[in-house]
Amino acid sequence: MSPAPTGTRNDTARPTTTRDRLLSATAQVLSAKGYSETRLTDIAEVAGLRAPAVYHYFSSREELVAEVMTVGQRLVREHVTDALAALPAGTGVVERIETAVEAHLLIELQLSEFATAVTRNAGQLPDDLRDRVRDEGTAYHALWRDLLEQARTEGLLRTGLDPRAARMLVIGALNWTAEWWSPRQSPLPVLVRTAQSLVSAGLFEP
Amino acid sequence: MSPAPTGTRNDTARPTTTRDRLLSATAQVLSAKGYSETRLTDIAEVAGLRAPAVYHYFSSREELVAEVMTVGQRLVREHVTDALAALPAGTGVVERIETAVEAHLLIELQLSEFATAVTRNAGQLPDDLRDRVRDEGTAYHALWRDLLEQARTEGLLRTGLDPRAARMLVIGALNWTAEWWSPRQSPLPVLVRTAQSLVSAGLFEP
DNA sequence: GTCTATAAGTAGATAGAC
DNA sequence: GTCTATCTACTTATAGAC
Repeated sequence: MSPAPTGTRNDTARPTTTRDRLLSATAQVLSAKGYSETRLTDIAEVAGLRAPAVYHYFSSREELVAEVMTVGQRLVREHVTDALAALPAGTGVVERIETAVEAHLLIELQLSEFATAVTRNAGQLPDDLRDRVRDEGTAYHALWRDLLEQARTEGLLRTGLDPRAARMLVIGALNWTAEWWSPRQSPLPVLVRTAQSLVSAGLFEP
Repeated sequence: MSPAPTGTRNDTARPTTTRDRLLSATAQVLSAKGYSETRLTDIAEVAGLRAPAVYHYFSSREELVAEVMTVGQRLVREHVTDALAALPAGTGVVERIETAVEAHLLIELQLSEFATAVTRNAGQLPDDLRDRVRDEGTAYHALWRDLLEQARTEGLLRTGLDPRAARMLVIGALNWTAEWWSPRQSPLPVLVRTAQSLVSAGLFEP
């Protein structure tokens, strides 16, 4: 497994090794064109190589895509986890969820092409690849499940919400932003505030 | 353009013509495997034919996929429009939006494989195909924009929400259900009620 | 209308030179 | 480590029989 990308969007900007450059190039092409249109030739070209050179670093196209997806999912989870950890001890669950919403949107839309690649392509992978990426995704969902469970325990969750459905609807709203958001139509802070407001009011008792 | 599919999931159940059977088969394969893994051979097999027979009805794979996507997007819009039209005159905007939420989820998850195909694959299409499907999608978003604009005009919309971002987050939450929902994990009515509750509380003043 | 046979094109992967 | 050249497999699409 490679060292984590730098964490500025541009994980593609100043890659050190050729291997990392290939991973970044793959994330970039996956984000822009989707799994079906992602050719090894395109990846190699973005990385400044010819296709056969890829095989010096990865045993197959599948290995390359799998690593990008795993890294991307891990980046999302780590970024959200770190943001929560940075909150003062005793921060309430409402603010914690708003922090998670912001962190998810930032990593997905601004900080990492790897994260975008995961969101846009996880559902399109062939079964074997999807299986290989699943564990990281499960861990991320567990993070949200814990947040909602905490809210429920404290009696803050609105009644009539199925916890699992509510969690998936919220994550879905956030993930779908990768399909439509562009900085030219609405600034990211506007989106973040709207998402925080929508999620808070939707989940919590007034 | 073919006659609309029957509107029970399955549009694939009792198709009359071979052409309709091909469209249904395409919707089914697209929903299950995604655009990248949808082969003409798979489609033909589901329809009970060999691949070359497809060319008797469609000039290319692209034509076939394009028609499925257009039909699917139209079905979603018509189903939601019809559900709204069936409400008594003077029904308030809150209930109208809850009706739209339910109609969207029903057509997408239960009534039409065509609708699922659109939601899961619209973002993965090559550019030329995406352009051809765009108009129907725009019309559907206009429907939601009008609903939210009506809420805003009546002073029901919570402050701090960007209308466009809020609309896309809501539609995104609904669309993403196609990626995760299965009837075995939570019954559809549970999902519908949770989504209605989340959206209503998220959008409207208490 | 649907088939078998096959052409034409493209993508992933390998061989071997440098 | 990266290249050119090539192989193999697969997919769309066409030709022509029935």
